[in-house]
Amino acid sequence: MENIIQDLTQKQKDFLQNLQENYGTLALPSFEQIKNDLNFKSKNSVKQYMEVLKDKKLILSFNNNLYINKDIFGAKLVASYVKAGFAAVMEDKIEKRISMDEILEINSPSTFVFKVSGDSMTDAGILDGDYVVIKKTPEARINDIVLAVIDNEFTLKTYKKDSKGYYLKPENKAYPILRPKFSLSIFGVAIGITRRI
Amino acid sequence: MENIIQDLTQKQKDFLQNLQENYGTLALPSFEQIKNDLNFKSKNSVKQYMEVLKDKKLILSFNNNLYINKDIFGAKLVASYVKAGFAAVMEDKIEKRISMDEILEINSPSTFVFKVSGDSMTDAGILDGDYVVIKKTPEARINDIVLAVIDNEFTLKTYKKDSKGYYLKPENKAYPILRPKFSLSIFGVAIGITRRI
DNA sequence: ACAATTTATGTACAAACGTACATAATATAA
DNA sequence: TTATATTATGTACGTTTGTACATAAATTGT
Repeated sequence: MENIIQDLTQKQKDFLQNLQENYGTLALPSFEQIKNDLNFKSKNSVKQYMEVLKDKKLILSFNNNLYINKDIFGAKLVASYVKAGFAAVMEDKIEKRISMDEILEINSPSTFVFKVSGDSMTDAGILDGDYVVIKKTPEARINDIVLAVIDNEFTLKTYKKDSKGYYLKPENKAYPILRPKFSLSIFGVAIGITRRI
Repeated sequence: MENIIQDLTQKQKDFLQNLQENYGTLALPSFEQIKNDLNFKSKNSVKQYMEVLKDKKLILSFNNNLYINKDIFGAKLVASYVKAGFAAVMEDKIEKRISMDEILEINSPSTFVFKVSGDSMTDAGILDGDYVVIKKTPEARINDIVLAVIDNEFTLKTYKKDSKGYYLKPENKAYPILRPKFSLSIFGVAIGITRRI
């Protein structure tokens, strides 16, 4: 993807960048409007650029609307094996663009997010203030991290079972395990976390 | 937002849901195409629904393209104080829809992501396999978690300084601190992490 | 059962759309 | 300098667009 952009002419690069700055990930407006926004005097100028960019798959069409190929956007996933090398080399090792919203299935109707308070899960790498992504489901497997309702109280813990039955385990030695007095149900299962530092 | 949807008629709700399922967050196609996709026989049916939904701000217009109001999409941030309550109550406590890509500034050109390997940062809640979001900048403050190049080798550590100079500190007691033999530079600063469980 | 409202269909039209074609201006290469 | 390719502008046209208006069918409330 990066290299496809390389062999554009400078004017084509500028054009593409202007599209990005003006319209981002939204659908592109009419050629007439692009003409005005990018200060051309004929919408055919726009058309000619579009032809090139469509050929190179930098502009894609959905539902008769044109979009900038979103692979151009987004954070660049650098190869995980980058443990040695030079900073200059790094940009060559870009694997692909990624979206955290996709990884965490944020746009699924069954996905809920809540903010963690407390340090009962720090040993699982879940800290106070983290966003926890929960997939709503009444079923969980043993050892899943779940958002559970235990005795009418919500809590995020690891789902466990022993001879005495199901219980919830904090991932922090300072906290005791929780056994339900009268009820334990699963709101959903943790499928990911996000932390803003 | 939720309540606005409540006082739609059932047919209007169905219509909106069909739009979501067919077009997601993309720009809506022409009324003619929607007519076909949703099996109407006149595009005026589509127009009449659109009028209502635009009035209620459930459909928005950008660049002469129509979009479903994205607040309808996305994960629902549940109030962080949800520590006690009933599952039924939970859906009422939805604060807003959020995007992890926005929180982590994924679409900024200076944002890089890489996958963590190793357990040298577990005490900071950064585990093997996590995605670390790095904002590329040559400057960092003491105690920032940084992606640094130390003696030509990339590593993710906490940026520290003492009387002997700058050094890198793993957040895991099992690892020793790293002092540069001949060079230490900052590739960028960690601004967030994402973990897929 | 009837009235009122909502939902659905049909037709007609001006404005906006993308495209084709012709041509001029500019930049690049030999 | 001259030839070639790229970039820019202009015009003309058939198609598609959203909208207005009229009307029919279905649903809802009383």
